[in-house]
Amino acid sequence: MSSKRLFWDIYEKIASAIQSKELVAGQRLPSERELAETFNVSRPTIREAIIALEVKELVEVKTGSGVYISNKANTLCHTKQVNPFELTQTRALIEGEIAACAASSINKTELDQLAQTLVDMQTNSKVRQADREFHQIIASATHNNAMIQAVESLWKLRSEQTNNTNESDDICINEKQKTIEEHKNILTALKLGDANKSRQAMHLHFNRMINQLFDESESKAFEEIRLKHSAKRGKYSIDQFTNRSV
Amino acid sequence: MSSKRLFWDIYEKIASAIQSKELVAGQRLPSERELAETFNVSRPTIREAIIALEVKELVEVKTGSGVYISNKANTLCHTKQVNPFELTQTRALIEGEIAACAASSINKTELDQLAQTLVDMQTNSKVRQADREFHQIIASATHNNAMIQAVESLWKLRSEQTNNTNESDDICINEKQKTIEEHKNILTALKLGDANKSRQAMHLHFNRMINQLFDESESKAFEEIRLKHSAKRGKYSIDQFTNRSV
DNA sequence: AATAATAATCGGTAATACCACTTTGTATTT
DNA sequence: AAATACAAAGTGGTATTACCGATTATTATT
Repeated sequence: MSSKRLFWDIYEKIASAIQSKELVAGQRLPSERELAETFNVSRPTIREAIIALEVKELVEVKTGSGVYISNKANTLCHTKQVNPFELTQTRALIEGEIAACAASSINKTELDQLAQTLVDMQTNSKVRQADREFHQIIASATHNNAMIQAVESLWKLRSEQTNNTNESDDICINEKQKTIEEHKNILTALKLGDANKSRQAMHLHFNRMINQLFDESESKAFEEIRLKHSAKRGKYSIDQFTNRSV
Repeated sequence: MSSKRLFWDIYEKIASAIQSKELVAGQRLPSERELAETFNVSRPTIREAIIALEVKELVEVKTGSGVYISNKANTLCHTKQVNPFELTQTRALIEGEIAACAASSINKTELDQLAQTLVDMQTNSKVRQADREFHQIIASATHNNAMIQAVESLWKLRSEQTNNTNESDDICINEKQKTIEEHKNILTALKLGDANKSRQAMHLHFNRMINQLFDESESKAFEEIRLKHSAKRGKYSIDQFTNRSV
């Protein structure tokens, strides 16, 4: 089945041409009629591809004039790869601060919701979803929409990177008990309204995940990869951010 | 001039219908031919609108069957408003951690680039751009793509919110000297490789901006708005996050 | 009642025509 | 010769029609 629609092919060809700098910002695309002939498709198909490009903000359409490469096309195409270590470290720092912030603004309803996610996780139904909800509820508890968005964008980043979804997802599921215990510690700190303890508990949670990522890599990967990762272990440690004086 | 293309109208009507829960996830849209008749446009126009919806991942198209509301449509539509205070507080916490992280990984090239932005700012050419570059260079200095993305997503969030671009942009420009001085302090701390001082300097930078946002609001707005914001001043303070013990 | 053949419906693509707008080149005017 | 006005060509915007393949619902068959 599948059979992607034709315009996606055209879309990808033009998009990759932009990405590879064959088409520069500000440059005008050939007319729809020319493109139709070039790709051996009809004009409506070309139009659909252009609309897809426009929605993705890679091009700008000017009536009567033509289609032009957007000036932000380069930055948008430039969605760099993010490895699991980078992502986890970033989540640690950001969600650590969010936990500290939430400690003083979380209410009883949200505390109850957090407790519920622990139950959900224990009963083995949708472990992954319960994990995600836990972190999102804490973000919501800051009552700051920008922080909520920040957490969501990191989660989105995770799902966009196909290479790390499996790895880090496995960690949550395989080490369910550890995850639950750490979540419980975070919840306890939040209940106390203690910003520092909340941050610390959150850091411990992610720190364990990072170390586990290394361990899994080491046990699975070849020797050379193991060495490479071991060298990086220091780089991605977050210990230095957890304990600090004024 | 202008005259947005027709399909954007259709797109917005359907998108808002999804947002307002008139259309639920999994539900099937009327056929393209029906929609064309309903909206009094041609089928190609409907198709273009649907493609825009598909690119935005609000719907999924299944050949021979129909167009269905995506299950993640609700979360995607749910781009809440973010006020300047929320955004600035969030940037403070995240970029504070990023500065602390960058302190140990920044190299000479990046330090030079930061110094250059200070010069650019002083010479009055593109103050806003120099400000943005300053913060992005620091993010890059972490050498962590996830952190770079996080900062960029916050900047994107800022430009999406039409209401706060003016306000916070003005602050950067009107108080150029203060901004430059604070940037200089951050740069100094980074040069020393001192994570805590870097974080602290970054927090001071944003803290001043938050207070200034309040002052501007107070001087401009009506009395009732002033009272409302004064009540929030405590909520958005980041003092509690700057100074902390283990 | 279960299954297979069939008809209706849906999206996918193509071809064509006409409109409004922009651009550009030419011709007119100064 | 330069500036302006205008006309023609080109471009995207929209509509119409047609036909195809895939899916779904219906019907006929077993």
